[in-house]
Amino acid sequence: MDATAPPPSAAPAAPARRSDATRAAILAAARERFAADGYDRATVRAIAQDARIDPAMVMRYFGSKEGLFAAAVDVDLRLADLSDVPTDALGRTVVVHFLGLWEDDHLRGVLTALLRVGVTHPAGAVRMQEIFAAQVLPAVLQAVPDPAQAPARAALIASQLLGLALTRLVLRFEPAVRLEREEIVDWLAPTVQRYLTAEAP
Amino acid sequence: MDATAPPPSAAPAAPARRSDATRAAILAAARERFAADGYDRATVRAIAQDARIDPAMVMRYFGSKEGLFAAAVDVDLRLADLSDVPTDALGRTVVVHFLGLWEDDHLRGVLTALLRVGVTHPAGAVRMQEIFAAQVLPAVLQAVPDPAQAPARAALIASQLLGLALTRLVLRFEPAVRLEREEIVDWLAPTVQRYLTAEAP
DNA sequence: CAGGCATGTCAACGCTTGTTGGCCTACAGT
DNA sequence: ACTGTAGGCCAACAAGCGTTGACATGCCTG
Repeated sequence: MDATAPPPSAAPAAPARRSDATRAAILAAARERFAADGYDRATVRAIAQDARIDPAMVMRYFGSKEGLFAAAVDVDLRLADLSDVPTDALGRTVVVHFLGLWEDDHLRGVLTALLRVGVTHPAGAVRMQEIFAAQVLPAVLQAVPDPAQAPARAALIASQLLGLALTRLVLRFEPAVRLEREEIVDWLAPTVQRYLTAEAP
Repeated sequence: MDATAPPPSAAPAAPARRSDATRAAILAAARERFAADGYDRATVRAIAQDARIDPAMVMRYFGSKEGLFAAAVDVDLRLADLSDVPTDALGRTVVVHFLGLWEDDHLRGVLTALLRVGVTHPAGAVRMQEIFAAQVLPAVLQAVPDPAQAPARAALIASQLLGLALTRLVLRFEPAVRLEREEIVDWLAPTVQRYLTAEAP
């Protein structure tokens, strides 16, 4: 929490220290390891080795392993623009956007790490709750007529999209892995569309 | 794998040893710990303490921590009878059955443990793949006209149902936790129904 | 009653983990 | 050119892990 690192977006005039490259290397290695192994198996030593630095540097820059995790999974889902999407295209738009997130290398690492850690480590679950509340919920609020129903609808959408990521990218169920991108869109878009626009049952 | 424990259903005449109570206590404690903490944080020592025995007993009865996990997550989803369900009631039947699984204390523990461990530990992911292939897929095959489409449809259903379990029981997204049982059925049944019976897109 | 096997305890092992403090190096400001 | 400081490495720590083997206890069979 008292990380020596400057917040990526807070300080307007970044001091541009000499150690920025090292810090970035640590963060990249950490994301990869957390995504591949989860919180406990992603050891500080392994991350340090990947980044070709000493484990002590991790502590110097991020205070602790938890601090490193918090810094590594700062993510922006870029879900701002649902208000000017045609109502009957909402489902498809959301699914396509979501699949797009997993194709960006950086985001893919962050999201997989979040999914893996969120399931095992309390801090990870809290982080996912925060992202849901701060990014997913507001976006759904833009697209839904009755604000009171937005949380439930957002949760249903999250359950389907995270469930897909889970079976396809983490558990690697073979049929889920085989699905083509367009197939996924065609199957899931109506589901999300219904969760967004159908009358509450 | 060479666990001293008798397979629960293999030997027809169970010897009924004196240590069965201990073994059961260990298994129960293990399921609880694996479900609550995941594979790595569920230590053999903690499980032994919960079961009020010595950690060495775990090794004696189950060979290793991995052996204990394998024995603890032996699960039967009881999904055999989809062939005589009316076609247009399939979705609702599946969702209701799935929600019922989570209300049995034993199954709830096993399933949560599987979900938590499957995400972090390779052995857990393999186990979930096995269960999917051996239990979910055959059941879906009974309910679907074209067998070639069954795997993809089964994977989609698994993604939605596991996604719900994930957001509700593991990540504990607040709106997902708040959903009533009937609401879940009403929202998810049409989704599952479509994944089962809708024409492939 | 004696022996043997199942049951259980205890203490210790080797290893890995996160974390710490001391020390070296090299660049920047005067 | 000299010095302060930021960047980086090394060795070590205490704690916790899974696992092991030797030893105690009690039950059942002969």
